[in-house]
Amino acid sequence: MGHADAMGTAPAEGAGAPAVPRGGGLDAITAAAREIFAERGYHGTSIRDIAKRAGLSLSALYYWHPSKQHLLAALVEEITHDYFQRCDRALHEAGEDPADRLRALVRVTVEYRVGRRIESNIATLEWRNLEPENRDRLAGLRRSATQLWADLIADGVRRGEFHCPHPDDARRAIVAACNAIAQWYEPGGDISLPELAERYTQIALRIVDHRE
Amino acid sequence: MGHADAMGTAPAEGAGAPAVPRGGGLDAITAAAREIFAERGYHGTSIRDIAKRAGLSLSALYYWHPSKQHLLAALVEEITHDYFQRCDRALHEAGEDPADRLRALVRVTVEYRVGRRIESNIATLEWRNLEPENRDRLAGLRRSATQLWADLIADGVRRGEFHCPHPDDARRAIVAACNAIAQWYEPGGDISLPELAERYTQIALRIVDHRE
Amino acid sequence: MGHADAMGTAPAEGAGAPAVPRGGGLDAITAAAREIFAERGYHGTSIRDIAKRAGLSLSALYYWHPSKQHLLAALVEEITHDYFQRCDRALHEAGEDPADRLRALVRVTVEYRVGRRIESNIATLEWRNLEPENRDRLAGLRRSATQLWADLIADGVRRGEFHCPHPDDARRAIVAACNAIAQWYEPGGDISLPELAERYTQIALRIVDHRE
Amino acid sequence: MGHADAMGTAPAEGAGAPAVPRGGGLDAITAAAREIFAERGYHGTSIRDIAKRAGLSLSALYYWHPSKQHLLAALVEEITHDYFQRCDRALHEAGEDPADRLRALVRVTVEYRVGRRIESNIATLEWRNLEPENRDRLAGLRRSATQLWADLIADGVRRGEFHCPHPDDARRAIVAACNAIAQWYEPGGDISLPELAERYTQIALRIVDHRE
DNA sequence: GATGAATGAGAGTTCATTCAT
DNA sequence: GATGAATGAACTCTCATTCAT
Repeated sequence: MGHADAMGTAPAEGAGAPAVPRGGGLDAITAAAREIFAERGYHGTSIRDIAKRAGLSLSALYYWHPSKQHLLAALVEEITHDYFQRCDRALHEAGEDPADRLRALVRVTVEYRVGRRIESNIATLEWRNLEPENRDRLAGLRRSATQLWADLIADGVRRGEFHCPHPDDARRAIVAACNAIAQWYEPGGDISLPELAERYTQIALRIVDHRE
Repeated sequence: MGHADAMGTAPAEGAGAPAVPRGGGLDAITAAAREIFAERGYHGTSIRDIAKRAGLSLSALYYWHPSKQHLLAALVEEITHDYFQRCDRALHEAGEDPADRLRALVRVTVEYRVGRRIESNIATLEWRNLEPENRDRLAGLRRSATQLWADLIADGVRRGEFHCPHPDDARRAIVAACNAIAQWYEPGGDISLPELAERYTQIALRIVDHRE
Repeated sequence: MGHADAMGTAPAEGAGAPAVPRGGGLDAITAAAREIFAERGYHGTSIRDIAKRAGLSLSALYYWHPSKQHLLAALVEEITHDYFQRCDRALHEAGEDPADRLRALVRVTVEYRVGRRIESNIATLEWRNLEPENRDRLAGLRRSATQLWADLIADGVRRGEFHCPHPDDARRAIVAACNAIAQWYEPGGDISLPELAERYTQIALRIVDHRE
Repeated sequence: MGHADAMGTAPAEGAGAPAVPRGGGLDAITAAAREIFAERGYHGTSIRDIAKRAGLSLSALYYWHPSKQHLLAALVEEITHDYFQRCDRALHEAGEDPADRLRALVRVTVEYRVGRRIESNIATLEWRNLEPENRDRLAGLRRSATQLWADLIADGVRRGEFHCPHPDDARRAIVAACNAIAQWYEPGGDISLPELAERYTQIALRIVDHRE
């Protein structure tokens, strides 16, 4: 592993810099893979394309990652971790109130789907292209994220603030709605991110039938 | 193009029907392609795999379809048409009332996502693997389906039955929630199809903030 | 398998025929592989070289053999079978007398090492490059051939015709001497095959200390 | 060339000594190369494997040897020299009598094939993977070793002690038998080295038809 | 005396596709 | 209505090797 940790924060590429982020092969590769996997999907992407966009030779890629699959796994891992941590943090900052917690979770999710739109699509669409070993390793994290939503909604129902008769379906509906943003949202659109978060917060609250 | 027409003859198999072919070569190919595209995605599928599962030779496949891309396009076309027609029919059978119309559209969509689960996932996930020519040809149909939802909701708002402040987001949320069913639903689960449709109808009505 | 059987008798290529035996890809591939594996060894041989010498495309090779390893295994299998059968036949034609039987076995072995010199070297040198699965499958045949020698010598000792105190070492020495022929023998040399067989027969009889 | 001389410093490890290095980098590399070349053959071995087993970086290897081929050549050279010198020394210690001289040569050869079994196999099997330049350089030494046998046997025949009608074939048979030991001998077997040498001495004397 | 990062060539293998039958 | 044999391009991956440090 080891390598996987090195990723995470995308390189802070200055304006006017070359198309490819400098500062070491690994970052360039990670960035290139992210873009091309998102554009064409895992199987539609050739490792040559990635190397080319990274401005490196084909073999340099293999210096950092032992296989194409490992490259995907590292990418998905980073994304999944990052999303989960943001959720966790947001919930800690939110208070006890279920509505506030739901607002926090929707907001962080919408922000992620917009701000890390490309990554979101990778984690969603390429999940099935992970080999079982990698998928299993990450499945726990995924389940944990799901559980955050589930616990929150259950709490709201218990307290009599939410009135949805089928919490699981409510949860799935909210999450699906938020996730879908990454598919239709065009960066540079005319709708601001806070505004978008607010709209989906309202939708989520309606889905759980929130009454104060 | 001649071949494209052949798709129309695809078996209108009822929900729960076996995915295995019974007719001639074309049906076998279509069925096999459907399964394997769904399992592994377009680029993850080799035309040899399809032929093998269809129990035919590789060349037989080329008798029916001039290319792998054409096979995908035929599949997606059939699915998109089928879904749109069911929507259209359902709306004609529903009355004028926006809530009734929304119920009808949700119901038909949920039923489709469950009954033609595999096909739904293909149409959703493999859309991006259509070559521009094919994508353009089908884009109109897709837009029409979207328009059905949009018109219906706009009408509900105009009549004062729906109170959602952002009809586009409501629409996207509803559609995303329904579509997601195809991803998590396990055939043979403990929840009946009518029940599922009813739940999502309620969710949709809450999303548009329906008040009678 | 299936394919493996098709090999065996080298194509009867007429004088003036093209360098590569015609009459189907499999024969051409087999012949080419035989030559190049013998020249450069398994790992020193590229599958492209084989295809080139066979006058076929690289992929044609994969139509007949699923892998390079399979090609080697098929080759070694044919050779091992062929040699064993010749030994078996020769022993059936020889009488009961151990010396006669030893003569027969030496003769057939010398003839094989000379007549199928290339093949002999492949079976000997590339044995270790067989994957365990293939090696195990053929190991029985190899042991059977060894056993032919062992039984014969044991019989000679029992009858008091051979007087070697260490039959296993005698056997190994004889076999090693015969096998080595394939390494130094130059086709078109000045020593006839029957003469060579006769010489090695005498050597073998001396090794087992034959006294009439 | 400078590097080539470094070989001379290879550890003169006694029989049964561990194959694992203790000294500096060069010894580690030499030991690792010896093992892996023997296991998988020259072309089957990657220079990375060698470095890894030596516990060194890939580049360290290039500090000591300018190429993979040079590494092989150094190995084969050391082995060939060592064997020849032992033969030469043994013959000097033996007297004038051809039978004694044959005994000495067989003994030293058997001891070498057993005590430096791995090296013996490398020198035998990887000879063909030497580039012409290296092969030519070592060919003389090989011929000299052959000549030791040839002279000895010719002398025995001349003196009327050996009665083999075809001295060349006798020589080849003896050498082949001795060399083969390296292939079947299992270290730690139940037969002692002196005993083995004695057996092969007897076989050799029978092959040349020694009569006192 | 040794390393980490990189490279270009080539490895075995699979791909979608074709064509004569 | 279908097949067996073949192809060329592309695939993922490994190779021996280099070079700045």
